[in-house]
Amino acid sequence: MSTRSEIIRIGDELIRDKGYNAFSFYDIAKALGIKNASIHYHFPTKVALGIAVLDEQMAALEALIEKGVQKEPLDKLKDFFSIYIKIEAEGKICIVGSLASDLHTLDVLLAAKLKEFANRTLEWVTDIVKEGHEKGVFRLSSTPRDKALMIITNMLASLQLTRLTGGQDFNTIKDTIIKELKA
Amino acid sequence: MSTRSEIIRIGDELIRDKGYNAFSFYDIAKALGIKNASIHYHFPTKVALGIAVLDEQMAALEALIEKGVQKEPLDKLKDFFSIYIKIEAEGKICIVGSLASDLHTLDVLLAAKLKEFANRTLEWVTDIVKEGHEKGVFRLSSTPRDKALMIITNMLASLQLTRLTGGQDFNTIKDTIIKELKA
DNA sequence: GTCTATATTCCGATAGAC
DNA sequence: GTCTATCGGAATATAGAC
Repeated sequence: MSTRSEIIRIGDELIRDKGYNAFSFYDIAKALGIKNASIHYHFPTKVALGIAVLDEQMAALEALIEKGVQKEPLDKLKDFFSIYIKIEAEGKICIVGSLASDLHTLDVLLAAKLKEFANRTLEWVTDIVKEGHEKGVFRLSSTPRDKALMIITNMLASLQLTRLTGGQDFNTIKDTIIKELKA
Repeated sequence: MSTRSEIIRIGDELIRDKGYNAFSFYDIAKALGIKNASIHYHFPTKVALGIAVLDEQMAALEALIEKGVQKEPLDKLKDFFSIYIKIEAEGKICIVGSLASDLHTLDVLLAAKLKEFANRTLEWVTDIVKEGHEKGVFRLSSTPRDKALMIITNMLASLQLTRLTGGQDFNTIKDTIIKELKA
């Protein structure tokens, strides 16, 4: 693993653990056993690092979408859930939720990347829901886009809320979404 | 309006606009036309201000609950929605969602208040859903607690997501929740 | 690529005059 | 209650040696 990709990985974790405005280059330097200034060799500014983190997430998203393109709608949806299952196991939150909370403090380039990422996610889940509806396996009481938004918001905010309410509600919510969706 | 309550009001707005770690006492001082140090007369620390903001929100929540205690479940739910309708009109986000993103950077006292507030909200909505189910007006495919969590997460994260996806999806989501709930 | 050293800015907080 | 002045700390970022 190159130092550059390690910095991206730790930066990503810090954003989803403490938030973009609360982590510092020192946090990363400490974790890697190098000095503060060395981070600036790989990323001139904090904004540049933030953009690299989102580029990495976007690439991972596209890879996940591509890998499941032949799957059935329900299995595609489970691929989507797998993102949040992993985050939940880490005790962290979704990067979209984290950065959305800081939106009005973000550099315009970073904010643009974030919007791109959120819209790509919404597009993907909307397509899954639409395909499931057309194949007769999903039951809808709204447009595919609205249903997709409801599923995404359930996942995104569950990670934030269950850190506060302490229960193991995350898994039952996931199951209830599927139960309500099945035709 | 006393200076103290003005500080709380602006602090609340700043948390839901920029996030707890991104706003400063100077932001408040500037908005009120006073100096930085004057804020410290009313609130010795930033944590003390944060706690006062949550205390105010908690009092408002209890007042809203109390005011609707005689209402029908659907109208109680609409009272809950009214919180988010107001926030959406301001272009801001839910304070629980904002602070939850910063949870691991918050003072323990502030974090405790936040958990208290989130649990009280969950308790309220759970009771609404349960009452609606018992009266036969709400249809459930999960426990009242799970359904309440799904409704809350829909609202909370809608405010974060629609800042990114730009649509007017917030209102249709609200309507879809009610449509799916009606027996 | 990583280091030391440093410039600069900003923030939370305190002291003391009015 | 608000002011001026200031302290101490932390963060982003740069310069230049190795």
